Amino acid sequence: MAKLQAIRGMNDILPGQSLTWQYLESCFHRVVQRYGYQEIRFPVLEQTQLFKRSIGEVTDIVEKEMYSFDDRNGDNLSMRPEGTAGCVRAADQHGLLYNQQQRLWYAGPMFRHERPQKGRYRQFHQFGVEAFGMAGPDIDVELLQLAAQLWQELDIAEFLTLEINNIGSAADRKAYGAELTAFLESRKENLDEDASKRMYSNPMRVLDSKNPQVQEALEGAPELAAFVSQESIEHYAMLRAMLTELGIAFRENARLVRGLDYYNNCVYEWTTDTLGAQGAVCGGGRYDGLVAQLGGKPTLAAGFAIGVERLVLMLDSLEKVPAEALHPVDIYVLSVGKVAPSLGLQVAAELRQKYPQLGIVSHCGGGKYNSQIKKAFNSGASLAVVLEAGQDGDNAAVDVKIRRLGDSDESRDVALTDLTTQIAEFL
RNA sequence: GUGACUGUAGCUCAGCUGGUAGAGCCCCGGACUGUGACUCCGGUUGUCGUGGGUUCGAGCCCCAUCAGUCACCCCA
Repeated sequence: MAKLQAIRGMNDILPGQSLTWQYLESCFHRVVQRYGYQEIRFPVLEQTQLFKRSIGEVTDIVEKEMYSFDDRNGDNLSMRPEGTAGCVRAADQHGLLYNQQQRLWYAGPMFRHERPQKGRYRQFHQFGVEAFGMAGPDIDVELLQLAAQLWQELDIAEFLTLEINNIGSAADRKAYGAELTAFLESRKENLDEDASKRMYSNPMRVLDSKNPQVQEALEGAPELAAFVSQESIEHYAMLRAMLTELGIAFRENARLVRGLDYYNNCVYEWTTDTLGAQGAVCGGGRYDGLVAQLGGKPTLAAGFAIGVERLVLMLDSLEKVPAEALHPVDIYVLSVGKVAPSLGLQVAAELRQKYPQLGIVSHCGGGKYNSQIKKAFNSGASLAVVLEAGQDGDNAAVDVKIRRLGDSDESRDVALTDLTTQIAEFL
């Protein structure tokens, strides 16, 4: 029978990698906790409608990347392609948003049916942070400060660049879109099929066309900047000033347009050139219209999401995971000769009680000294405890040795009763 | 969704113009040593990604399919 394998683009995270993930997760937890953000958890499945109404009907994500299906009741459901929509739905459904401020975070798997490549997978993971009820730009800057802090803790700040842009309010973009549609209608005969369709559904996306003929037709098209409201301009100017005052470097990128429709005013991406084509590690911005769009009371909002796989790739290739985070075993207890069968387990238990923060493995399965000490080395432990006896079941006659592993061959004979205290000198 | 390249042992890979599948590492046992060494001896492992086709004969050629990698696109 043919072996079954994982679905394309969906990865197993094996023991060799999971330590890196844990390191990253603990770092993230530490930082959001220090900023006073609280965790929210929401389902992987939602009604398809939620994503259509938030992300936008004519975005790539909704048009061709969602895992959607009819469940047994005939409801059309989708696996979440991102976190913000579900977060907003959950927070609003439970009354967390009305007349309140919230600082929330989440983490978990997201699903998009794209062609996999480096840093892009069909099941991928995000850390997300969302803030509700604050006008900014102070909260926007706080979010960026939080991200910058995370890069510092991970020691990868020098490899990331913050790019920012102002895409104006929803009203600004609506006015601009109308103008752009009118302009495109005047050049109708020079547009390709794709552009002709989008000029009505989502005219701004025509600007991204790779077709040279379309690009030519865009000559002299109106520019978004001319439509951005004074209020939005001021918000953006303040944001830049605050970033400068806080020493958070950034680069303005007028072509930075996010692929999700709900963003407004300031949007940003942290990018790196260490990952190849998928250089965006973190992306976000304001989305003041989304809550109302989903049926809630108008609520100011901003947030970002981080791609965990991309961060893991960065940490690996830059070798930024501390060695101690990669060694789950500290002490390896082995028994040779005629040691009572339960002694190893008992000694390990005592060590665990005294040093609960350490990882302690008791060798199981027998074997000669050489094979056991070899397993001790291979476990990555820094110390081995060797129990050896010539006499059956006589614990008093057991020789106990603490042996430093790694490059050193330092060792010390100790009494069984002194082991847990003596070993402190080796830690 | 499009394109390019790639699929041979647990891992890394070799395998000539088509002629009965190999190496290293790892792992296990043993000798030696008696604190993972070295050396030596011995041992396990493959439907050559899958399914068709061409051929007397296919790991190698052809088609399809699945998967991986990278890029386009898009994004985290």
